[in-house]
Amino acid sequence: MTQRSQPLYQEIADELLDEIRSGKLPVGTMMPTEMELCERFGVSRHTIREAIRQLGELGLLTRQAGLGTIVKATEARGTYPQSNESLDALLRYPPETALEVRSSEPVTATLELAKTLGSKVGTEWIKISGVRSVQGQDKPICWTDVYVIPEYARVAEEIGKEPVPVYRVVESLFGEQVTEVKLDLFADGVPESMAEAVQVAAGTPALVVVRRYTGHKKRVFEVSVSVHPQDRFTYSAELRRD
Amino acid sequence: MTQRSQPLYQEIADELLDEIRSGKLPVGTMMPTEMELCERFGVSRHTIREAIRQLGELGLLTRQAGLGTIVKATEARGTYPQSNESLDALLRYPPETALEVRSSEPVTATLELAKTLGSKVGTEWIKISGVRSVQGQDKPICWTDVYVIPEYARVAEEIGKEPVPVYRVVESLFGEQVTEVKLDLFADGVPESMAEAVQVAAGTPALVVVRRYTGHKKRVFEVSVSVHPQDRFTYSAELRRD
DNA sequence: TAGTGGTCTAGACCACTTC
DNA sequence: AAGTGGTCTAGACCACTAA
Repeated sequence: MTQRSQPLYQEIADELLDEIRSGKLPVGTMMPTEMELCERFGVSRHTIREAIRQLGELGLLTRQAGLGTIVKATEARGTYPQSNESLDALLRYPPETALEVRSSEPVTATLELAKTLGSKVGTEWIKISGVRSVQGQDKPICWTDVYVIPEYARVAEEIGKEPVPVYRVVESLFGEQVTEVKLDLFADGVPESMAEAVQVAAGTPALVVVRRYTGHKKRVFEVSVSVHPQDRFTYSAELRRD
Repeated sequence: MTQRSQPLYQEIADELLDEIRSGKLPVGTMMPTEMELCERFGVSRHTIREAIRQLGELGLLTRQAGLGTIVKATEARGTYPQSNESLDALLRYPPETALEVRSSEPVTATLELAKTLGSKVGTEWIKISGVRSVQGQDKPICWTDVYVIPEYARVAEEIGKEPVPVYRVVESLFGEQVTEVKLDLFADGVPESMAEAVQVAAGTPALVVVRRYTGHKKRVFEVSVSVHPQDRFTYSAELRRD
């Protein structure tokens, strides 16, 4: 018996995913039946179903009793964790937005900040502020405050060089890996302090997007707070049930 | 053996959800263990795990081996656009809020309305307006304009009787079935016309949520536009990569 | 050490689709 | 009638947590 660092169904899901991505199981075709997969992998039906469920949750498959399982898409994460496509899809930023850093400084979480960040009062953070713009547009789409843990302070010097999200920079610089992103969206007025930078009057309605990035060991290593003035940004999501 | 119209694990999930929402299983407390639930409902562990999985997909629970299951929330968090399963769960367990209907009338789509609804100019819709409230709270969480196709006009008389979303009423009245939901979220000021009803000053920042429901034959049968004044509502979403 | 949830097996019956 | 996925049972062993 080979040693396993992950569940059997996960390994099977990975293997099936490879076959879908490589075109061995093309989009639009039928997957092997559960019984065929049971025999092929030498496991019970329950294990196969769990593996298939994993792929189903990614939206790669649709299933119907009496009919079978159909491959619907190839968009997926690989065995080696570097595909952030699904996260990028969630974040919905056009790929060519750039963050122009205005300031960078250490801060200590007050009660209010701690509440926003989901951390404890007194926690140390590096606060990096700036405006994010789409190339070719005069007005920025948002003011962003990015909070990272102190050991990642160096990102401040690196972001802005490339038009990619900050968490991407953290991932590549420090080998951090995003395992979870939590989003909160709500309305607020544009604060006086940001008004000039985003070229609107203070108090103008704004969409505030808070993103909490969780990495190894359930540690939140980055939180970003983006304030989008009215008419600059719409968050879109799409949910299917086939 | 009693006749079942739905799977056992669904019925169990329904019952557990009731207990969470009613406060019988308060947020922050431990759920009964799997074995306890097995004995209580007289089913196998697999069935209990399937029921608990349903609630977990709504973000109501967190689980940890060796520790137990903790109740985290009474209402489903927002959705993330990756999972078919969670759309099912969300459509199955919508948030419990009641709509108090203020008006109901046929309208013809102007250019602006057509843009919002994603329909053509001149299309006929039934517009149902009202305020939506959570039981026990004094101020409503939003003003909502619901647009349904003319043949579903009758929903106007039925909604408000039960604390369920409008699409639910449409589903049960007309046998329509939601296959896809598109969401748009953006910021705007509260219009003069709604200010009094939602008890804020006109121009107050608000989160606007537009939901487009697609049913059979890719037909959009309902669009809802909800205007949530500042501090009344936060949209949450979550994406995991395990 | 006892108990939890996580994984896995080896069966079974069902509603549904296709032939 | 045969085969599919959907549901369900009754076991088992594991890693992890808490006392």
